[in-house]
Amino acid sequence: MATDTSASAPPEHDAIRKPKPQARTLQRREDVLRAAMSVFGQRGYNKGALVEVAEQAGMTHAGVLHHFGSKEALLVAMLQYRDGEEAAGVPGRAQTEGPAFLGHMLDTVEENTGRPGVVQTYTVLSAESVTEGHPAQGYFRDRLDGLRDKIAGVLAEVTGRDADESEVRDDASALIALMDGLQVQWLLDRDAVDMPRIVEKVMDELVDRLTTRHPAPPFPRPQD
Amino acid sequence: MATDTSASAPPEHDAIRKPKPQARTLQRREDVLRAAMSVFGQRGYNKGALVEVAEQAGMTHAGVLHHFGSKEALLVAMLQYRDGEEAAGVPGRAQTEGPAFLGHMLDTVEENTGRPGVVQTYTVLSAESVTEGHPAQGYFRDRLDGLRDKIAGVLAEVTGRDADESEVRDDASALIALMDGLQVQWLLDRDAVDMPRIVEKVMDELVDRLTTRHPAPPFPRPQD
DNA sequence: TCAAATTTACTTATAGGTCAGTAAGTTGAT
DNA sequence: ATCAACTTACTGACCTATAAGTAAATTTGA
Repeated sequence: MATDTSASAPPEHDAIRKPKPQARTLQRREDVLRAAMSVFGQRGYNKGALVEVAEQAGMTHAGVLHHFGSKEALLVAMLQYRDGEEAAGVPGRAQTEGPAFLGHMLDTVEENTGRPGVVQTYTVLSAESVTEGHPAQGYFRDRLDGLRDKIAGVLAEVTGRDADESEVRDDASALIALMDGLQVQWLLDRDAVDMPRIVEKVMDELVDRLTTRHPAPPFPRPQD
Repeated sequence: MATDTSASAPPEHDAIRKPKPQARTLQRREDVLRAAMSVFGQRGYNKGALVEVAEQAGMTHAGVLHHFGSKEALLVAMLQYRDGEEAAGVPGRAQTEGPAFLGHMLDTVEENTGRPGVVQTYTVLSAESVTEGHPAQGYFRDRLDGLRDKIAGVLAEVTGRDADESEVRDDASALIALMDGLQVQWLLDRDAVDMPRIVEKVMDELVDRLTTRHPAPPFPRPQD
């Protein structure tokens, strides 16, 4: 929250050569954030201890508190950092357009297969966030909401439907749910599910169905 | 509040009375288990405190420990109790056959809409269980595995396919993932998703596809 | 030398588990 | 039927970790 970074204006020549105190600080903060991802991912937020985060970042837990103020603030910072990192990972980044976005999602699923830590961080924290007064509740609510909008939009664009159609929105929700749900199964048993294969197939079917049965849903819904 | 046990003097020589003191004990244990479901559901296992469980069951935390030995054992007992309860809720119960099972699943989704507590208990604990050394890990692994088998079997039966086909198994995994994933979204925002509607539609599509394209998958997979 | 970074040393909570004791049964021999 | 011997179901007090947060001292770097 409070961007207490009242620090001086960042010197534009902050090359890698001269590690100014603040340049170095940024690196340390990042170390802490990475450590937080690892610890909160492996243990969850509640059980994850600041001492362990600190250790992995090479300092004491008081040092971590110095940088982030509180455990809660650290979690929030970590979540934002993770978003930024994810966005930065993609070349075209930002808002990938149309079908490319679906492809990008699939790529992510494939990549995730090689980094259970990241998957676990997301899975554990998102589920934990539904508990009473969890600090990440707003974050995940917003994230899911935004993702749903985004996917519905892309789906509409790809299939020539309207993003407001309940069928399209339902499919967006379903796609997100599928990916999240698969992660839990996969984390509990890596060999039990082939995430990329399943997601790809579902995406194909879904786009196909939406495209083929163009204007209206195929069956009348008695209840509604 | 505590020792109201002295109240109704149990008629010792009155025929079909519960012979053992365990009759009452069983009830108390059940109280504790229900309390555990509520507390662990709302706070998760790690943050859920024994004192709170105890309070809700009308005893002290030492009393809870007397019955269950440890917090971990309590969780395991709770999970088993939950299974038993769920099974008991269904009349025909045990192994519902064929298409009836899919209907039963859908009914459950519909019922769940009215009891967020139960949904939350499952959602939070299953995700939490993927963390290092979590006591419920085995439980959820087994549960998901069994459910996958069951659904694959039912799907095979309904559509005339083989339960060993990877497509059928994938669909079983996907269906479970869908339901679990939707729960997270729903718990974070009740109005964001209509769980029963989505699950019903997906089930329909899924059965339809599996039935229509009978023997073999429709398209050759270039990469594999 | 000044300020930020970081440590050391505490404080304050919380929480699981142990333990001795007690009240209310239960059982068995007389 | 009664009473001693024993068991069960607890409670209250206590112990021990663990963990977050704070304050003051110390180091480090420009």
